[in-house]
Amino acid sequence: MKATATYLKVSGDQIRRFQRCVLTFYKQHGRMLPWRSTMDSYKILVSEVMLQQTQVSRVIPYYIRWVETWPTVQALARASRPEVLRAWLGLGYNSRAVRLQQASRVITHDFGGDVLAAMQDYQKVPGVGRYTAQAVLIFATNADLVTVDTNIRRILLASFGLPASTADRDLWDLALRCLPKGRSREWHNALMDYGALQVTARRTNIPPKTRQSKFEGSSRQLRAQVLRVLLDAPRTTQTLQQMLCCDEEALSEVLLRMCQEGILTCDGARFVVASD
DNA sequence: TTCCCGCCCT
DNA sequence: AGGGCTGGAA
Repeated sequence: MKATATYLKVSGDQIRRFQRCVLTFYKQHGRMLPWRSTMDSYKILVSEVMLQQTQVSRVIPYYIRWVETWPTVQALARASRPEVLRAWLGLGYNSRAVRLQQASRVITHDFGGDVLAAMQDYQKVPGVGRYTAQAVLIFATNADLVTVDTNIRRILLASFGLPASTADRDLWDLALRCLPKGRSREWHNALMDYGALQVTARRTNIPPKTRQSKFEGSSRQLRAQVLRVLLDAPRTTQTLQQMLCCDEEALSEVLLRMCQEGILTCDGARFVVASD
């Protein structure tokens, strides 16, 4: 017998009311999104990685282009890293692109191309955490599983009047109690729309667990500029500094970190986008 | 200013 | 457990 988590005072009646509310909203306001019309687990994985910390509206054109360019996990595994980074340019968090491609290679070579098997063993897959693995399994197979992202967390806290300090374990348990069995795909799509369009962070005043630092003048801004320049041609540190008019020390740190993340390599004196 | 369907490394 | 990571929109 497993240890049970702290019991949350949520009744069966409250849960049924909540389900009706979410599903009714979905019937009236549900969005038709490109990755919702496929059961291809590879394409769903692409969408989930793109959607990590990135708005739906920005992901849509990138997703469509991506699955046209690389329609299968094997095709992505054969792509070059500069190609992949170019296709990702502007979407943000560029190391996600590197990890998604590494993931495609792990899935192709270690899991025989079986995305779902890889999701069940997600710790071996770069860029895929618990949230993403569960989401892919849910949307591809409609299995009776749950997943809790910042969106679903906010919905549960707001709908049941729970404190922001509620433990993850309790939220996942509650999410499972709320799941209408046999309708996991529809349910999770409904939750996403309910959270994005109705129970927003701004309206509920429930902040996400992790906040981000300012972008303007940050090293993130510098990283983006560096990547754009180096996708065009290899450059030395000195040239980069002149082109970008940036602080030399900040540039050095950014270059080092981008090399560690596998985005760049140092080709003697010049930095290049890593070839693989 | 704050948030957006998190994950990785230290 | 805590900070870093993209860029745009509200």
